[in-house]
Amino acid sequence: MEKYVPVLKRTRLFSGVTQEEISSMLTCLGARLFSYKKGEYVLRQGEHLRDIVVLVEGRVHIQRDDYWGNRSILGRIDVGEMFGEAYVAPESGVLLNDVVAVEDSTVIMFDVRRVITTCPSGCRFHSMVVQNMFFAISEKNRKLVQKLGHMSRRTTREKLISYLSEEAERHSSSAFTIPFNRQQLADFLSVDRSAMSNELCKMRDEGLLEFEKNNFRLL
Amino acid sequence: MEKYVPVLKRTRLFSGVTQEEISSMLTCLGARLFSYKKGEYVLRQGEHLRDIVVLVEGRVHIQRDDYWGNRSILGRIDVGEMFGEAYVAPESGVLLNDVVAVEDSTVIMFDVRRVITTCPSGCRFHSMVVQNMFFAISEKNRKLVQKLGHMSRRTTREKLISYLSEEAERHSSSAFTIPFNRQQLADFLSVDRSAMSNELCKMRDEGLLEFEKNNFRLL
DNA sequence: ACAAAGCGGTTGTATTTACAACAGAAAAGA
DNA sequence: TCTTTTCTGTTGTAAATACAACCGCTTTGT
Repeated sequence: MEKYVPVLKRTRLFSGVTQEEISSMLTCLGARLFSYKKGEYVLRQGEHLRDIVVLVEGRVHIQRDDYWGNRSILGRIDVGEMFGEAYVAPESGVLLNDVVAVEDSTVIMFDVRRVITTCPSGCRFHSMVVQNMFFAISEKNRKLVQKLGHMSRRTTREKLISYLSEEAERHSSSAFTIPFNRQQLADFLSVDRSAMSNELCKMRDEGLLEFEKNNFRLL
Repeated sequence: MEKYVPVLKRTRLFSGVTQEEISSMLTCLGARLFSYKKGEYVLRQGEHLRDIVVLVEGRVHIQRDDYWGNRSILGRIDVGEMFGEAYVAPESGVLLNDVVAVEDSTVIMFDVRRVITTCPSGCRFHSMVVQNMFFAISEKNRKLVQKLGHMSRRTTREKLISYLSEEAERHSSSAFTIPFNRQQLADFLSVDRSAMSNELCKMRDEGLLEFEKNNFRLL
């Protein structure tokens, strides 16, 4: 677990905390390490979760397959980001989504109750972690709203423009690489893959953008 | 402001805190009272927000009008619920949505920094408020994901079923009243009003549900 | 009481999407 | 290297949607 302390230091959750301090907090926070192969489920719909999970290696998707087999990708988690924070409340019930490794991945799970409750003894920087946790969870909140903004667009084209514009802004560049292949992007925007592929090519032909594989450039 | 202490007591934020304790915390938390007439803006897109806002009277909508005039209702806030918690982080930037009173409404604003930082002197129950805040913000998170679930449905009918099913479950009854008129419901689900109205009537004719005004019953 | 505004339902048409099926290119695996 | 699988783009058709326009009813405000 010590191996990943440098990764943890760069996360939002441990922002402003030194590696030594993180090391000494691991036990206090009930940290446990788990690894998953590509395609494996980290968490499953219906399970109970009593942990905050930080991804320290790989990439996972938060997704859900409905009754008819339609897959929705609700979000992607990159190294250093966390998930499960929506279930910190005792009465929050079971997980509504699956979490799946899209690459070989490693996570560290922290006991929720130990994270949000400052312990009386030691752990001088625990209160900073509590505050970081606030900021992280509220940032996640804004991201969800942003995604709702994409989803509330009526047409596939509008959804694409909404999403790609955000990515361009996030990268501070009109050229960027997206972390999805076509099927995943379609699942993320909740549209049909072939229809989206079609629309993408139309937009390219109209001179709105260029792309090659996952590399895009808005014009 | 004292007038609303009983209302605050029943909110998620002050769960487990007595009225006397709330009264004594108001100053500590930098509470301020504001009232709005139906239709007035509580907050506007582009503004900076440094407060947690609790609705103590009326009802407000979190919404956004895009470049073309399409309105999206991202969420509704009822008495006792809070909003603005997505902007607690110092670097969270400006508001991305409008907050509009859909009835005459009254809110109490609390200084963010004072809420999430326990003060060294007095305020014995402040730490409980911090924990409540965690639970509330994480619950909001789940709600957003739930809404994403509705939005990710492909057709108007599926969106309606997804939304109405959730409402039925929330009310623990197949009969319930929704807090939207037709136009608002359409804005909430990001579909065309007339198309939705049409679909709703089709579903009624097929015997899937009954409705009269805002009262629905699933069959 | 009356006029004006808002609400809910209906219809027709042009547009857009979902779905299925297929083909070539690229990637993965044996 | 060869085979298999995955990925991406393309096309055609049936289905669903957006949009505009209209009507009757209810609510609001004067």
